[in-house]
Amino acid sequence: MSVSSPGRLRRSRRLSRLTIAPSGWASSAQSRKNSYKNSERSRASPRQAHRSMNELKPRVRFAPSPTGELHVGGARTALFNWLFACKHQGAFILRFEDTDIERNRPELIEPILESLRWLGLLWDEGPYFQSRRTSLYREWAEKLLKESKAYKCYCTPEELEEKRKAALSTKQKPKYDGRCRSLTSQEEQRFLSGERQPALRLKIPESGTITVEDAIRGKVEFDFAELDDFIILRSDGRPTYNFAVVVDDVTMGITHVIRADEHLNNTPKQILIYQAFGYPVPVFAHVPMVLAKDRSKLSKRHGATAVAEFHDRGVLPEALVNYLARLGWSHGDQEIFSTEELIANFSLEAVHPSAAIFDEEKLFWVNQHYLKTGDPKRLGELVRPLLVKLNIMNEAEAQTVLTERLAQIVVLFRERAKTLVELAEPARYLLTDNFSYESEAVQKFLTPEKIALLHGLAEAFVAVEPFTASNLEQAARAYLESQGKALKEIAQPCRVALTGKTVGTGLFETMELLGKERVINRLRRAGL
RNA sequence: GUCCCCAUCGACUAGUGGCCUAGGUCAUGGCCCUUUCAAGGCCAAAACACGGGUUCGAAUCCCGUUGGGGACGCCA
Repeated sequence: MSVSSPGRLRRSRRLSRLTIAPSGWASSAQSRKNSYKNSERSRASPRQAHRSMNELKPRVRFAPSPTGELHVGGARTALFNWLFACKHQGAFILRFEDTDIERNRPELIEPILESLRWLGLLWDEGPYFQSRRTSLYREWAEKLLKESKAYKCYCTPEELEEKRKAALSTKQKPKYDGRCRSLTSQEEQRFLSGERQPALRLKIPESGTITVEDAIRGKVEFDFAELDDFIILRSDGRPTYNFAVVVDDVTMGITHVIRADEHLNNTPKQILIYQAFGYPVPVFAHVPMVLAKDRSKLSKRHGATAVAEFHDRGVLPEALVNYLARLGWSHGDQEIFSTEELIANFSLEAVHPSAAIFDEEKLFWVNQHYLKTGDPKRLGELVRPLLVKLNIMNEAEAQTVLTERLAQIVVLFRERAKTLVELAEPARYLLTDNFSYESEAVQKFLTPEKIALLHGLAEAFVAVEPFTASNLEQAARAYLESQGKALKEIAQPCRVALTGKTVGTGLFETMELLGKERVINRLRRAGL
């Protein structure tokens, strides 16, 4: 299916849509192939050809350009596509828009694949690469040339650039003047014998309007006067973006084009290409942009923008998915959605049409929610690699920590952690002696009088067996009573002696997790 | 400059002509709980951009203004 001639496809379009329809979400989920190395060879299996007409399932695609990272805006577009496909048991296709050959490099592609996988946005087909389909585009473009729907343009980029500048300087809309649209055969001969390689331009109607039916925005009308005969094939034979998109969407049987708002202006051009080939247009849905706090386009200068960065900062994939879904989409007053709920309730009509600002605060709140409700063992295992990354212990040491122990830390600390990183940090004083004391805290709480009490407390704990929070509390209260002191008076000094900090979980829970040896040692050492 | 999109609390949004004295969530402030910090509970402050219509009635429909965003490439 990756190479079909226009004619062949035209005759069998309906059939070809059927033959590539997936066998349904549940079953295709198991057979997802995420290795892009083999994907160009993948074909629909013959048994899938037996679908009946009314069982037509939607086919959507996510088509990023390989930039080396998946942007949160792109991730949301991918998510909306994926949710739509899941909801309607359709197919979610991944395709890289790399007609610009420079961009076809594994190091620019692999990180995007990785982020999609991490988010759980697995694709049913692809990834496809435009750079590997150039002969297909050429074939399709030549068909338009033969039918006089396109023509050769010999203008050089320099000439065109000059005209564009001239137009802009006189405050005109820069448009191609159609110079090569009707060359005489003599002129054509002259160019043919010359050095210039022609580009191919699409002939567009002189007047009239074209209406885009958008699932999110309704009807949007464009005047042909706003458009010009745009290039579909560059002089070096590579297709331009708008042309490749349409050829791909047609050959891949895409039924719903769900993409970012910035493409709305390209849509009339693309519709013109559909019309030139005589194909029906898919449903378009232009999702609003994701903006930074200052309402400008989200970019590096605004801090973290890539999915991978949030992963590194200790954000859970389900939290990012939940947050991104709620950014521009809603279902009543509900804030927390499981993946199943997202799929069940998603609809393009419920996508809010205005641009949304990416708010890290709320993302972290959602993240904490999943931290608080997630399975402690699973979360504990996610913390393990962070022990090394945060320099708490070395690789070998990190491997020896029991899952149960990590799970305990998770349970104890997740109510005061917004990220996995924050969850891992207390492991420093819990699991090792390699931590520092906050000097301000030491100064304030470890006074001679308190230190004496802590030393006494240490000895009182020697007999505590088993070393549990409740036993410890009992022992501590008994000892303090004998000294005529209240727990309140030594709680903070004790915490500082044990953890180096003034904040943390319940004192006795902390002790239990620290273990008898560490507690007694640290109390005896207090003030030294 | 031209074209296109958008417009409810600081942020995400609910709202589809009367249920709105505009609801929820994040963030903010206060109180409670408390061995600290959180978490949790309660409360508060906080918005229909503006101007015209249409209508008995408008956040909701229409027009304009303003503001924000996007596009105008042999980039994608």
